Amino acid sequence: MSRPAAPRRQRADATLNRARIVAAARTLFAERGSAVQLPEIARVAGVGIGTVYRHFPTHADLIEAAAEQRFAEIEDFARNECVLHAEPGQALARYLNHVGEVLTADRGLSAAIEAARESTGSEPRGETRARLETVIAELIERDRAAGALRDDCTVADVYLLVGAISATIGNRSGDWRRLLGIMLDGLYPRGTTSTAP
Amino acid sequence: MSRPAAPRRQRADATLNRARIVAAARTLFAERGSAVQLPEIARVAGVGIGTVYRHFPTHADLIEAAAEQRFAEIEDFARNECVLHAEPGQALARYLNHVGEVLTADRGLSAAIEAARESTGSEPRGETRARLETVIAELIERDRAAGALRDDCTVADVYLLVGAISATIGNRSGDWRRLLGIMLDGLYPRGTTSTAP
DNA sequence: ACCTGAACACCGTTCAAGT
DNA sequence: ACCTGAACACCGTTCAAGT
Repeated sequence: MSRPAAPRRQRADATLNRARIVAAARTLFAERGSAVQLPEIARVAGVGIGTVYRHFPTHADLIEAAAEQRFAEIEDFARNECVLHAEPGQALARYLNHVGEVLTADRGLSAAIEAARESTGSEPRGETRARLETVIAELIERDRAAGALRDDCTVADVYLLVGAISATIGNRSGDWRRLLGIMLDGLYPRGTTSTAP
Repeated sequence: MSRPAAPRRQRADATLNRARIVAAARTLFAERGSAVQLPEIARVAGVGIGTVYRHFPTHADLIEAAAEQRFAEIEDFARNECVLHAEPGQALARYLNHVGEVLTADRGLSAAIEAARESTGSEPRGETRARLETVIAELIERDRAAGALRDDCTVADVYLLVGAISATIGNRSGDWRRLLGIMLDGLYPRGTTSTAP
């Protein structure tokens, strides 16, 4: 799945172990947030603790790897649902709504998003992230062209809003849909935003 | 300062120690966030670790105690600056702006705010918090009466927005003023919001 | 009543030994 | 080249002994 043709050849068991670790991390993070103990992940994955550290030197690396597939899924949704099937001028609104739903379902994703914001600019890596950024820019362009979205909206703004939604979902209590509603009213001057399901 | 007339009499050294601990926690939390180690706080306060635990059984208790004065200061600002001297219809906007500035200056306050949201409803304690809530309701009432604020804005909304600002400030990178600007545009339909200093 | 800090428990991380 | 898990370091928390 991930890394179809890795630049450096790995031993077969190494690739397998890596996949097992990521799989275990994904389910555990999703269920109980990114604070799960590494020993537990190792146990579920069926490998030694040292192996986890060999593949993912820092905790953030593992979180990122576990989140990568979700990012890809989100990008997919953006390309298909938002760009193609969303009501005119409502592509970004639909996107933000979807991100909120994914964040609700996967408790570990918030940490990945926050971590991603910290490393912005320092390292150019993250091909998935780069592609996602392109789609977001496209959504903005479309809604702006439709005359619905405010003129000064940038990709950075979208990250800002996603971060806010993410934090609200993380801290329990406080419904993120209401927050998104207010923010969308700020983004779309015309007031045509209907978030109602 | 805090607890002018405590219900239960304490021994003199106990009260003194408590004050020392809170003072140490306040400066350390403000400088380096709420993740400072308890042993360090105890050392700076000049007391044993056990004493810290005696006064503040859980970490959240200490955070709350350290933040209480800030909450009182914020309430003061709301009563004086916002209610009295703010431009008509801009009381809440001024309030949110100020909260953001305080949060920027005191890195430990975010944790207190998040903790406060979690305990909402469970325990009625927090006289300071109750008074703050009253003022916020007043700010909302005023701006709404001036026809500037949207009709459905509640106190819970304000907590929601403060939480979002708090989280944005916490995760570095990503300017909270921009976020607040968008949210304010969502709150004030007329578009008269000038956050510019 | 209250303070103290050594002692305990726990978790993250490393690294020598093994395959 | 990679895996393993015992060993180390660290930090939060408790509690028996002291005042």
